[in-house]
Amino acid sequence: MKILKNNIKLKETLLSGQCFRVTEENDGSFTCILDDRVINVRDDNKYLIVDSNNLNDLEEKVKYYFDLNIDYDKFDDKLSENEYMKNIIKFCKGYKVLRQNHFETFISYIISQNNRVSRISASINKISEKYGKKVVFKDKEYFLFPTFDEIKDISIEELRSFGVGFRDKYIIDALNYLKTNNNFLLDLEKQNTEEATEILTIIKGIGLKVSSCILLFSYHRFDAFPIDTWVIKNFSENFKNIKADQNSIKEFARKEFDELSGLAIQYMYHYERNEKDKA
DNA sequence: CGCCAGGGCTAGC
DNA sequence: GCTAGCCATGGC
Repeated sequence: MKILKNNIKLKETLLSGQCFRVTEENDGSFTCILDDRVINVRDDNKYLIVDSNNLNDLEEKVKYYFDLNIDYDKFDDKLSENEYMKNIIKFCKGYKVLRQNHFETFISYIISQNNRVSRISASINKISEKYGKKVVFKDKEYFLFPTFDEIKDISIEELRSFGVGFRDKYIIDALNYLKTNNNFLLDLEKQNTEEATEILTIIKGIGLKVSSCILLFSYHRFDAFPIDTWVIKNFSENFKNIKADQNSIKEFARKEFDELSGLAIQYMYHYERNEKDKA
């Protein structure tokens, strides 16, 4: 299936550390495990060429996941009012914020703390292989990320065997929270970012960074932004008049980029991690 | 071997 | 309110 790609840079977006269940194939295409299916997607000039084990609403699904229904140009224009952003936005054109499954993102980013992408993916894959639904696509087996009901009674020992380390107890705490607050993840959609952050951080193992990632990469909150070592480094180099700590950066971003502060910080992260490495 | 990974919790000031 | 030390694990 051909889908107008609306400017997306597929590879940059998929390999930016937003999602953990993507493989780059030898032919340059990508295989991604979305919440309810497996897709293979390839960048072809003006189009994305997409195939899947499940063709129902595929176009709609893909456009939603890759955020192709939204015009980023108007965001970029607004952010370009800031001199620094203006300079990096050329590099960031085509970077999209994915719309990932709530539950999967929630658990995945708990695992992400003080961890690295390859290990995060390995743990998520093991959990999925054991508890998720099997899907066959192009003669290969894949496993969807389990639903809450499929892993709600997982033991701490088994989690540990999947390599999540000290985060095992955090996942248990998160699952317990969901048991007593069934609609919690759905309700977050109705809350503003500040309220949602307050609730998410009740859960042990979820702090500001992890909650921001959940809200940005699954709830599409452009006013939620993860501040990590890369962003702090970028700030200390490029905004020397701003103190490079969580609170100061947050305050500055709010004031300067308002409701787009999350996208701005994400661009910064993307630029800092990728463009600079090439030099 | 020691270091670090898109952090967060806890204890001790 | 702030910060140092700690937390599992494995790749380098």
